[in-house]
Amino acid sequence: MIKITLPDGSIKEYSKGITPMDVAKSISEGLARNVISASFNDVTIETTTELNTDGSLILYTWRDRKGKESFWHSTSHVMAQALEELYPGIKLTIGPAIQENKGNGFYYDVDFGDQSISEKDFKRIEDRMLEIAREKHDFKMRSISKDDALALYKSQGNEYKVELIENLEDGTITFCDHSTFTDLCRGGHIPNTGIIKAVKLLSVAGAYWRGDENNTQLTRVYGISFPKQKELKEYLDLLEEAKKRDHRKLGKELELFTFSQKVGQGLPLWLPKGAALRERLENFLKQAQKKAGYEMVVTPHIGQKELYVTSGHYAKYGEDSFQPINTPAEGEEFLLKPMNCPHHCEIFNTRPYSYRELPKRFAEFGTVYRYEQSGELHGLTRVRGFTQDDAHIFCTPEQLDSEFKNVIDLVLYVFGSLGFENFTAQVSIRDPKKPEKYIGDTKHWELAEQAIISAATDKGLDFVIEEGEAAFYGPKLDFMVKDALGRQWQLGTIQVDYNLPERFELTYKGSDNELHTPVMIHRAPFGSMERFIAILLEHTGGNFPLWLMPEQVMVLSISEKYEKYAEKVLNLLENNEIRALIDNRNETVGKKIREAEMQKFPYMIIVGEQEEKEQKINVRKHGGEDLGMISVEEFSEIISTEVSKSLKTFKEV
RNA sequence: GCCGAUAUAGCUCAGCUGGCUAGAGCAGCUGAUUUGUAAUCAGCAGGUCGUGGGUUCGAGUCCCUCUAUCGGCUCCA
Repeated sequence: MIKITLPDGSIKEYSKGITPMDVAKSISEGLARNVISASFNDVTIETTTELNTDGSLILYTWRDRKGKESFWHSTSHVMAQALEELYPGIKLTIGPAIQENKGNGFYYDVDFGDQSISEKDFKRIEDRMLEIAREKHDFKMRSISKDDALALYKSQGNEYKVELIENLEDGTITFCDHSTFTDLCRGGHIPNTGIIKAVKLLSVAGAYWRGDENNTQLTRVYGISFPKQKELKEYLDLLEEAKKRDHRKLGKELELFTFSQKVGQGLPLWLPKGAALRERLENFLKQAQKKAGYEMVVTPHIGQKELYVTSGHYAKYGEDSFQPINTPAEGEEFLLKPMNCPHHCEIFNTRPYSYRELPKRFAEFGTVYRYEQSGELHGLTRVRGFTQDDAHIFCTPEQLDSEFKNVIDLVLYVFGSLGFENFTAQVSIRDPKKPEKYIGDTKHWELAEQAIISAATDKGLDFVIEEGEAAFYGPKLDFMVKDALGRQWQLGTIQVDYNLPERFELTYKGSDNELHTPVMIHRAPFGSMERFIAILLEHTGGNFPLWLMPEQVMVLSISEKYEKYAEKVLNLLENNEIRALIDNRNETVGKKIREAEMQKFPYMIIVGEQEEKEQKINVRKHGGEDLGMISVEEFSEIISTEVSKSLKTFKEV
């Protein structure tokens, strides 16, 4: 007998060789019908895997992410079978479910050789997949010796599978069979193909073998599947909904920004309304930064090549960035600034400092230019010219911890005020296996990484550590937020840097009367104005917090007769510091309201006969809530409480 | 940069296998209408069909170049 621990903590005894499916049956018929996958001692197994030792068992259904992953992974086997039938001679590589933090569904990376596939072919592949599904083939795992496995794939000329198998240990290799199809596979399948009821292929893309751009590029086919047709429809509807919150669409509708083929890719043009929005965000941060002891500086958009040779940016990015700007003078070269730090280092360098004067905090909304690969550009989230809400703090090593924590507070204040609650804190450290990617000595790196981890821990941040994600000059604490489609973007960032101060020979006089090198913190709570506004748009759908709206209220008169009164209301609102816009055009009220809704004014005020008589206003909130007839004073009260609710004040530092 | 797709009026789109002066809705303009919570009526105007080239008697439609955009991969100071 073996002891099986279930997720609720209960322990049951079963005879050796029992399968997860049997366990499910012993619990309830309903569970047995729905269980599609299982894990035993944290290893994903089949529902038919025989259990021979004590251990803890979790049964998964479609409701569990793990269940979905088995479902999708199994579907990728079915797709692989369909592809092999329809495109004889292709070479299969890997076909996993998509990782939870990256989305839903599955993909298969395939070497199509001379053949090609495009979206036009999806229909017949889907049809074949559904046919296979309906035949209800069981997924069966079997062990195979390394030699036999290699022999099989060598005979097929599939160098990818051969490479995979060569990296596996003999005795651990398994194949999965269903129908006429066999694939090298670690396991984690649903019982049979029959429960796959709905399949949709989504896109084809290029993907490098093993994620290395020096390798062959394979064709990746993305798809999704569901146990019910209805769920597929709901999923596709969800994608449609997400498209409505796409910042590129909203940016166009709300007239915030645009791009021009003539100006060039990745170079956003900010329209008046977008510029006004940016200004509000900038003022908001400037105010908080002033309280936190920052001083604004301004630096030019270009700098001598030598500046970036000193900082190390030239050696690292020189080839892959905008090329030097030459002048009529012989040998003179300037670069568009890709970062503000070198300039700020030179600002620090203008005069000697005493330790008593530190920290120095220089802030600038600095526009930088980076030559991003053309295929990487994406709306406002990845551009070639953007404005960082940058600042650099120069402090003593003793001050580092408290300064770092203050910056965390600032970032959390910014995120809190704009309603970003679902962010991930990520400590990005260096990849110890690739020292050539980083500058500076190991000791400094260790100090910097330690400083970040301990500050984040003390602050109670729930963070993940990502190796290899550090900047070349230092580790970072990044704040990641998802867009409408669930893609993660880095917004706020705080970086600790021992290297640039050394390279720029920055010093301060310590209490020991000796010169010391300060530590530098790079930080940007928004990250960049462009990306921040993009994500803000996708999160709010354009319904910004009240204090961010260029105009918080649209005043509509139901007819010309009441225009005078509408103007009076407008004046009253302005006296109460409420930003309002009036619309007296001769259109029907319904049409005006529709327009105001489109422009996403948080409040609409409608005035007519009744309102004028009672000297009140009819207030309607965006989305339809009717606040009825109230006075302008009552309305200002509502607005001010709403603003103070979303915009807490930043604590005195 | 790579793989796949897309580019028609200010916006959203139609234009099938190449064939009359390229269409619609919304927005715009003109006039009428004066209306209480998402669409009042009539008329007008608006397009080198992303760019350059080619095939053809004939190209929005087929082929190539370039540019830009979208979905991914790689990259992301």
